[in-house]
Order: sequence, then structure tokens, then C-alpha cells
Amino acid sequence: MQHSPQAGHHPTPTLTRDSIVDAAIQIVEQEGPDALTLRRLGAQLGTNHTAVLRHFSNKDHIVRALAERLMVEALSDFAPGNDWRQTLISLAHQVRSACLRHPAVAVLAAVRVSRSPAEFQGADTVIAALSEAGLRDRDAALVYRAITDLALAAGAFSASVLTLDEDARQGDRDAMGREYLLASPQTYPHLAAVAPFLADIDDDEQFAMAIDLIVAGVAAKAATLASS
Amino acid sequence: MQHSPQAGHHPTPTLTRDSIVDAAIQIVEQEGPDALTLRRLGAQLGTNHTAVLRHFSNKDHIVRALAERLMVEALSDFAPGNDWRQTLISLAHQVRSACLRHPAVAVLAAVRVSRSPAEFQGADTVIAALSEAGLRDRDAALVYRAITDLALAAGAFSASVLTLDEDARQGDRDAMGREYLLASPQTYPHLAAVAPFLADIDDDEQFAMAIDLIVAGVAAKAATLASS
DNA sequence: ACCTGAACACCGTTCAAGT
DNA sequence: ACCTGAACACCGTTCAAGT
Repeated sequence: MQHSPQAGHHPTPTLTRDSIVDAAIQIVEQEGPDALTLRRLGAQLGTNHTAVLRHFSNKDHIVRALAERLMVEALSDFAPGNDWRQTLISLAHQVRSACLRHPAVAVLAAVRVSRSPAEFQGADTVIAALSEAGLRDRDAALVYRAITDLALAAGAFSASVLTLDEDARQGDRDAMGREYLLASPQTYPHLAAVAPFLADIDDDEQFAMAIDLIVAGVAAKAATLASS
Repeated sequence: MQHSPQAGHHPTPTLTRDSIVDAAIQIVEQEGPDALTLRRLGAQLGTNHTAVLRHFSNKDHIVRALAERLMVEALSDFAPGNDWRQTLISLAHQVRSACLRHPAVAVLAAVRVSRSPAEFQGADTVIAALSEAGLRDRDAALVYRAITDLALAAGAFSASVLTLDEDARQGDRDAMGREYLLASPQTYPHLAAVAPFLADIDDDEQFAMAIDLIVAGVAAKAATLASS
């Protein structure tokens, strides 16, 4: 009689890696990144708090699994645009949306995402867009890594604001709106000139501009390299 | 008899906010962000672990003080370049250098830096550079916020790699070098074409390219807005 | 094979007490 | 005014024991 996972009297183990990740996401979303503890996770799953260590060797491995989920979700329902600019822009916004949907997960996991080949499909799409823009080989590889990390960093950064508590957030908003207005026009003329506008910019607009600048930069870089 | 800080028999308190921040930086740099605990801090300072709470109301306030230090150091010995491009590029590298000198501090504190007016001088320099590039008023304010957060996010991201332990870092390096090579040329043709180059790019080069793209993007944006 | 429960060595924060 | 020391309610991880 062979010993297989299906055989014997263990038809459905209580926990699976997927059910643990599901529970972890739920906790982190509802209660913030600090709420993700093994004991809280055990409570959510209705098991002893050490049971999850049968499936992940430590807490860090759980965080990495969250990172993978985030990327899969970001790139799941994606279709390339009509040209390479549209493709890059919509990919970037898709990544940010996933980060904003799970801000605490993004803050916890963004660094781990960028350092491992998360999604071949997403990478291929970006590199295809760069090829269309005129970048090949090593240039394409370099620009790919640069813009991927920029977009991910910007997305996580944008999301991280949502993880601050309401007091800290209001404090930061006030600081932007008020403190910059105190800058002396004599000592800091350029800053004083734009100070009234600084508080007036929301995160959506700022992110859109960041992606705009990067895409414009890619076009300029491709033109430079093509003519050299 | 008036009661003044100088009078009486309390000439030099054991702790000051500065000495606490000094000790915190030393701990975080030598032992990583997780090593920053009140007990470790108390040991470093030769006091009870609760003594620092006389000077900072909680641990989060200590982290914010670290963020301020980081920014001050990043912008302290800075001189504007010959043109606006050089100015922006060298500012960005200065921020990254500070992040790399204190990687764990950067990871801990970057988000808090970007949301508060840390340095009027730095802000004025950047906005002056944008003005030279041709951006004014609300456009300048929007681009200022976008590129500041991008540079800071990129710097913190870059630094965050240094906070991973050697095993995780080697694992990530291997993944880049090896796993991408496994991408099927049929299914992912563009990715497969550049895969050999992906492992060959170091963090310095990648950061330099990111800043290059942003600066090129600023130039392109300024040209677009000027002609409209 | 998978989960439990006790144990261990830690956390941040509060608060009465000392000097 | 500043620091101590005990206490409280938590952590992640290990490991023998159960089923």
C-alpha cells in the first residue's frame, strides 16, 4: 500500500497555505500591518497560534506570500493598450490600485516583490512596450528595472499614507498647507511662490504626474540612444 | 528666587533628545531596524529603558526624529549645480547617499519625511531648478511633489535591500539571474530576449537611470506645457 | 500528518516610588 | 525635574505531547 496525500484518514487538513494567506490579508486590511501576529492569525483561523508554522517556516515567509498575492492581483485582469505609452501608464495605475486596495500589505511587501521574478507576463508586457519605444537588449533591461522599481516604490509610498492613523494624516496635511506658507519670500523666493499650490495637490494627481514624467523620460531616452 | 533650567541641582540631565537620537541611529545602523527597542536604547544610554519616555512620548516620535536627522544630513553639504539638470541629479544622489549610509533608518523613516516640510532650503532649490526648466506656479508645485516623492521612494527602496539579511539577498540575486532565464522564449519572447542582461545591472546603475528618466521627463513636460 | 499547549526570551507602555 | 523598578498585556519561536 503506497502512502499518498489522498490516502488515509486525513482527507482535509484544517489549514492550507491559501487559507492562511486569505486570513492574513483580511487581518492586515482591517486592522493594519501591526495586527498581523501569529496569535491573531490563529484566532482568525480557529487554530492554535503555532499551527501556521506547519505551513510557513516563519512569519517572514507569510509576508512574502502576501507579496506574491499582491502582484498576481495587480496584473490579473490586464490588457495591453493601443501603444506602449498607454500600456505602461495603465500597468502603473493597476499596480497602484492593488497597493491602495491593500495598503498595509503593500507597505509590508513591496520591497520583496521587486527583488524576485513575480510575474513573467507582466515583465514581458513592459519589455515589449519598451521595445516598441525603441529600447533593446541591455538598455531595455536597465530601463525595465528602473521603471518597475520606481512604479512599485511610488505605489507603496502612495499606499503607505493610508496606513498612518487619522491624527498623523491630518497633521501631515496641515503641515503641507500651513508650514510652507511660513517660508520667508526673501530667503526662499521660489518656494514661497508655489507654496499656495502645494496643499492643493492630491495623491491621485501626483501619482499620475509621476508616471507621466517617467513615460516622457523613456521616450526621450529612447530618442537619445537611437540617434547615437 | 526664580525657577530656571540652569538653577538648582540639576545641571546636566543624563539624557537629551539629541543623545537619544544619536544612540538610536547607532543601534539601527549596527543591528538593523528591528533592534531598535526601548530596552536596547536604555542599555546603550546606560539608563532604565523607560527613561527615554521622559523625552519622547512614544517610540513613533523617536522614529520621526530619525527621519528629520536623515533629511538634514542629506541636504547639509549641498551646493546647486551649473544647470537645473545637474542640480536635480546631484540632489537625488545626495538623498540616496544618506539613505544608503543609514539604510535601516531610511526604511523606517522615509514615509514620514515626504509628508512634512522637512527642509525649506532643499525645497527652494528644487523649485528653482524647475523654474529654470520652464515650470511655474501650479505646474511647478505638482512636479515638485511628484519628483520629490519618486526620488525619496527610490532612495528608500534602494536602501531597503541592504536591510535584508545575507541569505535573503543572495536568494533574490539568484532569482534574478536564474529564474528569468527559465522564461519560455515562445510564451515570453521579449522577456527572454533581455533575460541575460537583467542580472547584470547593479543598484547604482539602476538608480542613476531612474533619475535620468525623471529629469528627461521634466524637460519633456516643460516643453509640452510651454508650447500649449 | 497535523495540531495543541506549555515554556522561553523577548516587546511597548503605565505608574507609583525614589532622589 | 528626572530616573527607577515592578507590573501588565503582549510578541515569535521551539519542542514535547497528543490524536
